[in-house]
Amino acid sequence: MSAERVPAAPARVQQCPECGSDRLMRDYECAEIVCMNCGFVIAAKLTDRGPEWRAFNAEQRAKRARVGAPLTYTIHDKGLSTMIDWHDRDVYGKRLSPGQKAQIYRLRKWQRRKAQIYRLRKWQRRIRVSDATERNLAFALSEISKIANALNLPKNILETASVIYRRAVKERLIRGRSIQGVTAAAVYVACRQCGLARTLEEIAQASNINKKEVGRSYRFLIKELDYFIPPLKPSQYIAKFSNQLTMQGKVEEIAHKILKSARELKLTSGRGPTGIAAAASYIASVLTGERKTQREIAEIAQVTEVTIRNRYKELVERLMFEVTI
DNA sequence: AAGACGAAAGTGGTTGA
DNA sequence: TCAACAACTTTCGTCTT
Repeated sequence: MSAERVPAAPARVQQCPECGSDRLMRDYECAEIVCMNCGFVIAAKLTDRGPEWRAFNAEQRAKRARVGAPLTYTIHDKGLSTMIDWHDRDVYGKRLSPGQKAQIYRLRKWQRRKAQIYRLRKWQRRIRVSDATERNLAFALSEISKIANALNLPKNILETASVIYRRAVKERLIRGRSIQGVTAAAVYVACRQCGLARTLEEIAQASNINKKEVGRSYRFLIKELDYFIPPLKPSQYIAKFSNQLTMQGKVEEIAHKILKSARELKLTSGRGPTGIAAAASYIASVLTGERKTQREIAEIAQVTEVTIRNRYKELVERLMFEVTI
């Protein structure tokens, strides 16, 4: 053995040093002892008794799982013992002597006790697992409300996102992914489902997770949960931009008109909806004299001025004369 | 001087072999 | 898995108001 010293967990913690409560819980998933009363983490680095492998999908699980209960060193025979037959006869069918009978009786009694311990352990394990998932769920749901609050999202989005997350948990999709990544993705799915124009970027910012990660989790979620989500229409962005630019209803109305003609002329397909919406908003602002700079709109729409210019050029060339003010 | 314009090169994601 | 591709971004110089 190496001489490396691992800060050992206190051998037998009985009370929480923080609040004195004796309601402690061992969480093998996180390798911690946690006070159920105040949440104080008393000791880290417990030994994990779960399998030493991780499986990320059913195929891997099937490949890695081994048949039978795992070998354990806490039972004298490593769990490989055989139960003794209940007939009072030996292997040749001869009756046993009273001495042998007594010995077997003691053995049976001991085996019953052992079975009892097994059952207890099984229940302990079950309770521990459901506890851990419950705590994870609670954490995830609080993350979802955090994001929703940061973005000022309406309550129905919060509800939808929670339902999506619960589904993901039920389908065992969280394993091997970060809870925060999936919660952010769930919020994004909820927004898209409800037709709310929120970009991945915004969600990523509100949740402190990079856009790539959120996007990956998002694609994973909609694939595994069989969601069909149509791409957001540019018109869904118009209202948002108008609000943020504090433009009047008239401007918004014209922007919608421009979009409608653009759709009819098939100028919208293949283009990013934000770019088109931004360009339409820009044109509308110019037409009404309530001029906004390209830079202002670009910043809000989160596209570059160049993109707005390109879309704007296309739009003006093709449909300028069709829009009646 | 700020804003608009446009060319050119670079980036990240999608698609089809 | 990889190359081709379109959309978009970045950067920068020039023109317009």
